[in-house]
Amino acid sequence: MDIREIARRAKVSTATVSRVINRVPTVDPQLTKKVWKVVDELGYYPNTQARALVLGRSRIFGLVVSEITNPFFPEIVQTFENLAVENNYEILLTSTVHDPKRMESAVRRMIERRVDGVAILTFGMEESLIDYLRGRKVPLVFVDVGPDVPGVANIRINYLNGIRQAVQHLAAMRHSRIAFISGPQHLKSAIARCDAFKTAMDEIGLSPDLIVIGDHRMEGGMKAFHELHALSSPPTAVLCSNDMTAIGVMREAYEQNVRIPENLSVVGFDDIRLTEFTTPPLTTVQMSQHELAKIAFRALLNEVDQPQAQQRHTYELVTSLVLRRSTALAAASRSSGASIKTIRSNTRKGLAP
Amino acid sequence: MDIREIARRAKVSTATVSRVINRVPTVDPQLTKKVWKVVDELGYYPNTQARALVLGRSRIFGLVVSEITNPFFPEIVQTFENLAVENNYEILLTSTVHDPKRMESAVRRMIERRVDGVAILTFGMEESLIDYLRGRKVPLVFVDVGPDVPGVANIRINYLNGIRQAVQHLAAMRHSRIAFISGPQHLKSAIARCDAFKTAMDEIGLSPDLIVIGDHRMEGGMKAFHELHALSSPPTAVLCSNDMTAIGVMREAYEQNVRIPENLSVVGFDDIRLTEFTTPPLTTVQMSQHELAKIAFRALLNEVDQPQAQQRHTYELVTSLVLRRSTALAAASRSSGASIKTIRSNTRKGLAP
DNA sequence: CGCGATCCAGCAAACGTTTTCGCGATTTGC
DNA sequence: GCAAATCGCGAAAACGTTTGCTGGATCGCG
Repeated sequence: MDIREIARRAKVSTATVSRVINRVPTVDPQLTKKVWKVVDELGYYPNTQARALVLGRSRIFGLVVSEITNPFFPEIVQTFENLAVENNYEILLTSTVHDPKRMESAVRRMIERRVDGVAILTFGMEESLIDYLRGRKVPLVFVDVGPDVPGVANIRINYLNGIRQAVQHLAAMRHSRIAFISGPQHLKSAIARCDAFKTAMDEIGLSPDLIVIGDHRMEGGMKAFHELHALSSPPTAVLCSNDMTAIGVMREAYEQNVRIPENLSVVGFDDIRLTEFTTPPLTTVQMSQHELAKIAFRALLNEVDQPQAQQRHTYELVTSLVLRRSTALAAASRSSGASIKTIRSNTRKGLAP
Repeated sequence: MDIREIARRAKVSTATVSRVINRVPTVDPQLTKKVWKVVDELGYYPNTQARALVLGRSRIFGLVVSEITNPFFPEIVQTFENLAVENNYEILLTSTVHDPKRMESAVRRMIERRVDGVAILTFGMEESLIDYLRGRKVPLVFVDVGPDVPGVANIRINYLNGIRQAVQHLAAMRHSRIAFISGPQHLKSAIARCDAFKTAMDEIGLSPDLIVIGDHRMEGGMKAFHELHALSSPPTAVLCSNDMTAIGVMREAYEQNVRIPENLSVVGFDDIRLTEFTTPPLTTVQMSQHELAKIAFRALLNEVDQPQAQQRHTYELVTSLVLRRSTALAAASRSSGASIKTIRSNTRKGLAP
């Protein structure tokens, strides 16, 4: 069933049907009504591919993430999809699973499908692919790693803000031996977080020497804390490069009978959903996935709607500390009579079935 | 840049270019080479929409889930996407967020995009929409709720198998007061789980009278356990309709100073990733998301490849218990001298950064 | 009442492919 | 060595839309 069938039955031309469907106002109300009637009767839906072919726009955005099962991403995908629905866009989802080959094929497929834009929300990126994509003139949005050229938007993450808050929060709780568990050194984002930690510590006159390298996974957190705990004078607080690391720390602390937050304060980074379900709930630096997705989508939309406009191509996402229950006054201070104080924030809504 | 441009530069017809690209073997190797050369030089990619238009097949599958942020789904999406990539399909993702309106628009959009098939992996479904979709002759796959007609595949979940294992595991650990926390009563899947529990209890001569209704979210689990704990003779083991509920139970138990597994055994259902990161790791009935996605994809592929074939349209997914560390011998038994025994299973690989 | 302006519906071209069909050239068979 | 069969390429017709252009009808105005 196509537009011609409708035209035939409504006794008008296909041009008129097309105009009716696209709500062109200049068509006779009489005809409009007749056409709609037939359309509804037959349950006709326009063929988007044919439409895209002539329009040159597909109303599809590509969304590339690292790994859907990584707890950082579902919220991003959900928000992105919500916005897509609102704006009558479709979304083509792919994950790279950290495989450059896969990334390449993902990009190729997106181009073949003639997407109107691609949001590359993965951390870590092949330089070659960036160039490649740019040659294609597809609007792009990156986080942290994009080049500064027209048609490419960049979301810069302000890591320092949240990490500074975390460090100062810990310092205020009388912690002076604050450790940092970093992420894989090949990730720009991990390095940026580590740098932010150093800066924040320097700012308040503490030396950032307790740094150990993890892998952004639970195992790395466990191993790292194992090392730290074996030190002659172990840290009283640990700041982690991401939440999974922090969860590893908590797990290992549990095994070692170190109580959180009484004997150890732990702070994560990212604020994934999971952090609300740990015991105790994890204090963490929030890098709002919701905001990130929103910014990315808006950027793409801008790029598509006014491709020529001389707009700003760089956006910023600020991080900030959210307090839950994994931090408290340092043990030394508490033994000198101070009362334990844990600050609790309101929790977000829970997960549905 | 289109196929004609290539044809022009290679001094052949568009037909030949098309044949080369689609690897039709009857074309002269000489020409083939020449065409490929031009294609590579120009970085030409065929326009999938034009292709889909004439082929009548889009090589796109729709995937409808309830909510991407629900921990049950990311693994499904990931597996589905992996299979899509392997088979040269693209996937259009939508979530219904439990809104029938949204579900309807999702379906409409999929049809407009002329998807080759839709996997509806949501729990709970509008009857009206099923009929609607069937009228469209799009291959479909459902879980649990689909009608038994050609072109529609159904994945039936065998809830009883896993739940029976769980009940018998608990009984073997000397638990006799085993409670069940059910899910929302409007979900077919929740009711099926509850029924399975009753059956399994009956089978071993225990009466399934400790049943309280939750909401498949952490809050519901907390509330339900609160009730159960206040009973004059509270249960020593709790089986939950899903993992989030179990996590709620563990959280509330923690608040109430009930130790797991020493004073209370807890079993979940689903086996979402999260269960490995709780303390202690949760024993749960696995309903493999990986398998589910795999079956769904295969079913769709079958339907598309041999639409006329008289194949079976119903598939089965079996559930089974996976032991972790949230269950142990009942307290009464332990006080009579038996040693505490916790069984630990191997854990899956952790989450990447 | 006549003429130009205005309006609106339809014709047909275009979008970028695939594929049928026909045709000339080459190979095969006797 | 010639007819017949085979082979490989190209012309052109689809696929289902949108839209610029055209022309007939209606309208307004003098």
